[in-house]
Amino acid sequence: MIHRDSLHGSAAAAGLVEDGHSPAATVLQVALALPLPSPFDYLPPAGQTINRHWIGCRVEVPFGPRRLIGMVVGVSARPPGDRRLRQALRRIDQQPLLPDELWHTLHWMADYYHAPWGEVLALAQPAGLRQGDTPESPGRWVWRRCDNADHHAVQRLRRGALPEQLWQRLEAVELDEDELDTRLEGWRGAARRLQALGLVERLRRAASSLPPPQASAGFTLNDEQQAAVDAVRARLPGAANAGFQTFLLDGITGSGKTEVYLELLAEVLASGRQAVVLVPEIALTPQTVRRFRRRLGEAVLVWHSGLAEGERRKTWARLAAAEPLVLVGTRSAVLLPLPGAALIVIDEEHDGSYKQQDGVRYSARDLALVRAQALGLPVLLGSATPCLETLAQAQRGRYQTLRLRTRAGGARPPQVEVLDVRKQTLQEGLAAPALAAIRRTLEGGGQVLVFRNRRGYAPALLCHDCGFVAQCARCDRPMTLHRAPPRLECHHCGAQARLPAACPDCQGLALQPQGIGTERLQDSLTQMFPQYPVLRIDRDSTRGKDAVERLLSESATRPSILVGTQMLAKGHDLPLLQLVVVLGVDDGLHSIDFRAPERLAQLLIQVAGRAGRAQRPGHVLLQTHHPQHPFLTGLLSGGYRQFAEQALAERQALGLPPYAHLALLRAEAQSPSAWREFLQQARDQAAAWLGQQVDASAILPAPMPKRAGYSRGQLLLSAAQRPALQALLKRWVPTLYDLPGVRKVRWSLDVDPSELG
DNA sequence: AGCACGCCGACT
DNA sequence: GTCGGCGTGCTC
Repeated sequence: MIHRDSLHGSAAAAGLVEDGHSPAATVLQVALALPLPSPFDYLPPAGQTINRHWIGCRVEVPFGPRRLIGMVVGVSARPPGDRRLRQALRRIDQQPLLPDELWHTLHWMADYYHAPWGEVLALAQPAGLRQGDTPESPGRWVWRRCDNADHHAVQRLRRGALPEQLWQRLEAVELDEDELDTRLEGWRGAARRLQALGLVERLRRAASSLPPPQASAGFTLNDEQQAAVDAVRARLPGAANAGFQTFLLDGITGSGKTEVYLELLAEVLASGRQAVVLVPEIALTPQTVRRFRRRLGEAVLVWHSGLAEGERRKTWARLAAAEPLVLVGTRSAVLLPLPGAALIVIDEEHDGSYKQQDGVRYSARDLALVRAQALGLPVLLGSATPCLETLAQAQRGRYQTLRLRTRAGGARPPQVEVLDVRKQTLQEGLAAPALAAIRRTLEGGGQVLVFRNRRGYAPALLCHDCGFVAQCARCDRPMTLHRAPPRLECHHCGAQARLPAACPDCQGLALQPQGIGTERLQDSLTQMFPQYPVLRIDRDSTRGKDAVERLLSESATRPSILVGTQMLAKGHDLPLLQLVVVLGVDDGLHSIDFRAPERLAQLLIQVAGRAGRAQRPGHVLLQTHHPQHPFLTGLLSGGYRQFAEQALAERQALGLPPYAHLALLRAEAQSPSAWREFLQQARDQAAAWLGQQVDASAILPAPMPKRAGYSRGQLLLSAAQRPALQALLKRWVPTLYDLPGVRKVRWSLDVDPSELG
């Protein structure tokens, strides 16, 4: 997690213009969306003169044989060196495309993640803008009757046909296109007809002023919630004590964090300002959006990777025009223009999906803090299981902690129990006491969740005669057996293969599924409990829109069994859920990644929290072969809090984050020798700067040494102080582009990696 | 990233 | 004899 000191340092480095006193700028510095470290210099288009107001504007430039759109990131007086410069083709914007604060944040981002500025700038623009389109002007299109409409033409319209219907609707009013979309299907063609006849016209109007949200919809906050709202409210723009402050809303599952958000968001809208709510990828369900809309009305917009380009542009333009809106979105929503922002919320702040895992590997959570600071706003991090970095900051007093300790509706916390399965006969992965508990719960009218974080039928296919395991040739990992339809699938690269009829090695017929996945659990539970519905919730069973909801509503009101992966760990209300059985806990106990215990603890707490949301207390069974494992005993006796304390102490002792700062250089290539060579050159390059302040690891294969046909390796840098690491990276990373071995590898730098894999 | 230039195999 | 494989080099 980034903290304030480092921000100030970097903000100072954001001097974009070469020198304010240069008499006459003649050169444009243009950032292009290319994996190249520095901007390119151009002369202005013919007959135009340059001044500082070009900065932030897009230009079209010749680039080799191509024409590209780039952004002017600086202007300078003289071309550096004696190279002959080419001329930019045209200036696209007359004023900066992005609001000031976003511009500076993106600059900070390029600086901090050591990514090409052009790539970072491209991330903040919808595709159309990247290709040079003019942004939609703020406002909306409306249609209305022409003043001088020809009445004969009107009379010739066929009665009841669409053009005539539209004509009637436009009597004495103008209608905006969004309204027409909902009210009259096929209106567009009709409007064109009428327009051609000179009867109606299309006009641009100022941005719609949305109806203000309903006053609190009858929900009363409890004391803790109210205290949280008050604390944040005191920092909102307009308040006496307004300004940047990070709040940690540390609320157990079911304690009503969302109500706190909604209360604050309603206020933000009422004051005519904007807010962003970041949610994890899987949390942005129709159910979530409906909940926000119910309370906040039409001013709620969404943002996620599945959005159509048209929607994207519209939303971008409305935000850029400072319309009062609440934006609920996933990771990339943190890069939207927010000129009227009053509040940023990050729900489930510990969630791994806030870290981008390719391209510019940014942390949306960290960027949200950077933006909040730049905008002078409060930022609210919500979680029942805050990540260790966050807890460390809270302990140091950098974040203000707001606690929610009561479950809404008087529900009691679930009872968690470790179920020792050593020497027990397992029936399809389930121990007898677990099966008995499932039966009891169903017979008592409750719902059961069997949690297993592996989709498919079985994690491997094994030959019982010779030990052969079906592997993915491109990843060297066992392929997962699926039954519907029958196939082998590699969960790392997506490769699929037919099921072999006999063992490819020994021709034997003893191939058998090894281990248990959700598909298999569903099969066997259906057989064991034929009188109850058994539903499966995982990526395979929930293709298509609203599928999760559809499945859940099928079983929500009756005794049933849910089998699922982490998709089920959050979001949905399951009022009948009384028992959670967790399988595969042991898998998580032995991972080599230093963050694995934290991830597992968070997952277990989240899953456990699904049980007993209503009146009856929930029950959680953790099946394990390691009942005495300190991780489990600790989590059980002291909860997440105590786990976190222990884990932080360990991290400190081992010199790991948040007590150290990491950067990971990854490289992959067809052959291991290529990445070894590249990483060795990179390491040599850094050698002079390594020592007391920054350490470099050995060059090692990645934890997953082969993936999708590529051999992979990595080099880890670590430093006790962030500035030391940053200083090294600043000098080092630009040299990597020119290493002799660079052409033979795909490489990337990950600052603050969330996984070392 | 693209795109050109540049040297070695199977085809009209 | 050519079309085309992708190695490598460059783009202000």
